[in-house]
Amino acid sequence: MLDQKQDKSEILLAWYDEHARLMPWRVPPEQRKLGVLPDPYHVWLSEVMLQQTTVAAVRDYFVKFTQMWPTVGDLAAADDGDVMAAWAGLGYYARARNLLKCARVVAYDLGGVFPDNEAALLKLPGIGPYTAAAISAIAFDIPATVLDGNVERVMARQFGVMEPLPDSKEALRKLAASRTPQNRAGDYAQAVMDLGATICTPRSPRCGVCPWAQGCKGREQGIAPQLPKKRKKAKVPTRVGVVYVARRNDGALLMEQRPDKGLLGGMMGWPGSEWAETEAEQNAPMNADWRSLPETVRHTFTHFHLHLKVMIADVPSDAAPFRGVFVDRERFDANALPTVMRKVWKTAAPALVETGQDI
DNA sequence: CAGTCGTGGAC
DNA sequence: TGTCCAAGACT
Repeated sequence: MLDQKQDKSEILLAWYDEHARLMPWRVPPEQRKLGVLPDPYHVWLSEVMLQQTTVAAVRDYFVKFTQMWPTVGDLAAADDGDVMAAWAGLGYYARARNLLKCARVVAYDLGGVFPDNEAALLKLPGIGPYTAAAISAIAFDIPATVLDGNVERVMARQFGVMEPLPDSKEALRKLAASRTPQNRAGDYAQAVMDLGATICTPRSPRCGVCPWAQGCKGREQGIAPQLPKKRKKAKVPTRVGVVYVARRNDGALLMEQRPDKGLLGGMMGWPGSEWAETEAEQNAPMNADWRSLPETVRHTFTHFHLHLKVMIADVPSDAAPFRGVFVDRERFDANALPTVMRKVWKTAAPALVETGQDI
């Protein structure tokens, strides 16, 4: 009789052959079986974009990036500001900075060739345990165990793991490794993640159509939807701040590039106060007749809610700000801003139009 | 190791 | 509306 591991992986691969989802960065299983592998640059780019981010959110960004920068060499040669602007809205901006660092290492130190093994990939900026395994398996068909949120959930249910995350992470990794086959490594990695994304979902898992329903402990015990267990997280505090939108006579807008490290690092934004849990200090970036807007901009980050008071002003053409730079109206692009800064613009722009001169 | 780091969609 | 969550990495 066939051993259990081969049985399980073959069942999942057969399911994947029928249900693989089409994605711009993916080579479908029928082509992979013929020996066609994806461009490692595409695999790397997509996997970095997919970190803590949904497929739906990534798709258009991936297409845009590969059109603007078709090779890792093109990306390495890009201006930092252009890359950050292209990434704007996707979130977790440290990923974009590490993306550029990694592209430059690969292009200038590695001859434009991505490493094919996990250990070498792990040394590159922005590539951690998951992404190293994913690139190794998907781009090169080298057996590697991917452990993302999907795989953790699938394994916790398959084996009935009751220990909560993150304590159970290493146990789940071993269980996942126990099912990783030696052949079709890339298809298997994508298959087990597709299974988690479409069948073994966080809520209301579709056990009735699951190719791995047979022998699933979570299903047998009727506790699949409750797995994996997780330690409770502290509830998020609310912070407050003030942002200042100054428009010059010629339409130029006062903006500021945020420091590389920290929240929204390296992104352009409106100057303003620190964001703290206590009332923010009023430190305007220049002397002007500031008017406060009645609406508060609300935005939620991973670990805090933010309420922003918006101040606006029309300022003369010879105005000298304490900090920030005036960006010409033709060069201003709200889409190059992180979402919270876009929300501020959406609130401030109509008020500026009402009272201002030409815009 | 526990905190930090975005955003939008689903329920 | 609030909560959870998504193909995690870095410090």
